[in-house]
Amino acid sequence: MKSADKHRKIIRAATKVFAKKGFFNARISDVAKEAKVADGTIYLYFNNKFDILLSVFEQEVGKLIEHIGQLLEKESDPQKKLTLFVMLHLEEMKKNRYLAEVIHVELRQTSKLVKEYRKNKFNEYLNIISSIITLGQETGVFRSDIRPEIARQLIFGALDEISIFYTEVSSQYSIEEISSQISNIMQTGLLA
Amino acid sequence: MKSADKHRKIIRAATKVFAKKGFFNARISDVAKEAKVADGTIYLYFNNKFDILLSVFEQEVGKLIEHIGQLLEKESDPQKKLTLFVMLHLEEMKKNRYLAEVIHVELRQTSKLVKEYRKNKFNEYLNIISSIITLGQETGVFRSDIRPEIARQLIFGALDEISIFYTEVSSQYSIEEISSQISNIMQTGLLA
Amino acid sequence: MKSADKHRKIIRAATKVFAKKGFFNARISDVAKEAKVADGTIYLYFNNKFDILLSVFEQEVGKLIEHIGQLLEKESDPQKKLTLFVMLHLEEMKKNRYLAEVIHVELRQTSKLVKEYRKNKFNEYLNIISSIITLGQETGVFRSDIRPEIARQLIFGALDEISIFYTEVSSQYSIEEISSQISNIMQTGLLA
Amino acid sequence: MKSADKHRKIIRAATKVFAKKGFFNARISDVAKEAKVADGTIYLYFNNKFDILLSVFEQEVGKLIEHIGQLLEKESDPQKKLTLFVMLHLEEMKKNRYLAEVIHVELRQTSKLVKEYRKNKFNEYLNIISSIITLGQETGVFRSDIRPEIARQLIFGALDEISIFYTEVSSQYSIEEISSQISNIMQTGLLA
DNA sequence: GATGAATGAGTATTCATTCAT
DNA sequence: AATGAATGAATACTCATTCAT
Repeated sequence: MKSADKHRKIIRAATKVFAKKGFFNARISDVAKEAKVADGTIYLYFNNKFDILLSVFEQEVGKLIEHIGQLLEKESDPQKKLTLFVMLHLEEMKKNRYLAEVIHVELRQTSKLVKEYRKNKFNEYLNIISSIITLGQETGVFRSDIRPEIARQLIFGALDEISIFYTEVSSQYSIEEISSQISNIMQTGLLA
Repeated sequence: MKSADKHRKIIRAATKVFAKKGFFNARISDVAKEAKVADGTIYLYFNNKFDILLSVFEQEVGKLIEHIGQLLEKESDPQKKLTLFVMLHLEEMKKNRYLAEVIHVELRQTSKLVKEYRKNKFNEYLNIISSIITLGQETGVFRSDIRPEIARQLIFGALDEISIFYTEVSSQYSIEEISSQISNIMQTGLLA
Repeated sequence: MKSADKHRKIIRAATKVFAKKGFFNARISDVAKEAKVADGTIYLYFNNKFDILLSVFEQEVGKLIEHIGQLLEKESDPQKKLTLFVMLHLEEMKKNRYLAEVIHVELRQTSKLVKEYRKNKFNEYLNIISSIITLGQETGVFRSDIRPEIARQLIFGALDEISIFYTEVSSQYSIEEISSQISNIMQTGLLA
Repeated sequence: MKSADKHRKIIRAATKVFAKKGFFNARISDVAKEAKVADGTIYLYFNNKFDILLSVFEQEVGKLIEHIGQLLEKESDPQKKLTLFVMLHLEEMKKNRYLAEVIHVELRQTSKLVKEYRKNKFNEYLNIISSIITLGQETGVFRSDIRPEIARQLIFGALDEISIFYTEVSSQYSIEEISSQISNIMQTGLLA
């Protein structure tokens, strides 16, 4: 039986290889070698190279949604919820640096190729953000003149850029400090 | 000059083709056809395919820096400077949608491949942002506990994500409204 | 016996699959599925893919030789014998259309690859024809200036081409009419 | 400019390679090497491997039709016309043995794959035969109870089989003798 | 300078065959 | 004996790059 275990192993290997070389520069044989399977084995689990990339998003972003979603439920205050989300996202990206790079680089490629995709799994992730904004607006904590979709896009863009920048200059700043700065800028602004 | 003219023509064509198909899916012959030159001609002006992409950044981002830099000089108030930068960036990205897409998608690929690159021409662009922050901190307008590099990255990430999102849902919001929302969030925060 | 039974089942399946897709386009897994066995099982009965094709000829042509040989024995007149052979060959090819196609298409491929092969089992079949010619010459019914080997090849070529053509336009002509026309041309000629 | 000369050179090479190894066993690089061009060059002239095979038929059979057609025009007697056709076909197949093998083996594969194909260029060739039969029937030389399409198929099958058999045992019989025997069987029959 | 035909290295994918269960 | 997941060799085709004209 084709094991779910091997499926995961290949996804994991692909995430690493795609992060290091980029999707287009990565060879199937690189992924196979990293996963310690034969080239042909990959095609027992995936239709083609691109399907592997889509599955990376599907599976890894799915796990993100579940994990972060659960932790956010415990918090009801919108302001604290947003601060928590920022913290969790950066934490997860730090833990899974390969995924961070694949999201940062390949997700954008992919979005172009599969216009609908981003509107599926990844959109679900982005909607965690907009729902926090909406909640805050409903409870009067956040300004009601801000468009949740714009804020969502803005926050994701900021976080994504930071998550890569952060890993590149990782020793300088603690994750708490960066999270705090981002939340501060977003919530109370830059003004003195 | 004839030569510089053709150089620009190829850059322009490449920007369009790379934006539409992505760097890896674009063929040299696509660029050649778009620029209305023979395939071989391209190699009289560029060393290889990747060199074209680097030149796109070099030239187009160079023009951005010059253009936006000049306009920013006329403004001395840091707060207004930042608001103006946000506005100008979005405006330019709207005018040159192909460049916006290439920056959004290919710049990230490229950054990985040429680690030093971003520290050159594009870094110069990003530093426009951090210098505004620093100026604001020096004049006491902006909080001094914000790291200019973090703010820079955050602002670019937000703007870049919005500039693509904006063009996808372009009819809904005016550029002024979006600019205003971004500046608001950044400067006075989300809080009511 | 269980084993010989499965051997036959695979041959039968292979004949059908090879006829439909052609030997090179057919996959072992196609044959396995058609025979309702696992891919690996096939290798318990055959050495490799090509061996299956050879076995198709070996077994199916063997059955032909036996069947047609027996019926021909009952007839002693060379002229009637030849007429009967034409009829029987077309009849068998009509009954087993898959075999007809495999002989028509794959036998020729195979003959090239295994030069000696045709001189074995299939040659035996062809020699049924030449022996009828020789008999006819000995009894003075057929002209003695005809080379039996040439006549043999000519008759097989004609029959084989007709047997495929026949199935493609099957509704138009009855098998008796076609047999009669062929025997007529061969024996009394086209002349009025 | 893509030269017609190189197109022909590749066709010629492919005919030889396909004849020797068979279409499926032949590699594009074999054809390229035989034609003394690079692998990629082949794709400047043909869409894919199969397209080369179709072009072989298209071009070589086209030449056959033209050549044989011209010579047949000079003869008006149906009986002599048929005898001449048999002779010319065998002569051409002897001259271009590679084509003979490709027709003998690959045409049958191909007919299966491209049902309509045979009804185009090759059908035109086969119709030379049936038109001779029809002519003979109209002038009362040939029996009117013979179906031209059946006779056509029969004659082609016979000739094709003989043309391969002939080259395999070439030293034994002269082409005139074989032609004469075939024409004899076809026209005056086997009967003494 | 300009061209575009020619090159050939590079790789995703297939599928006959094997072998642990 | 039977299975079917795993293997990895094999190859059609692409496309960046070159160079003779």
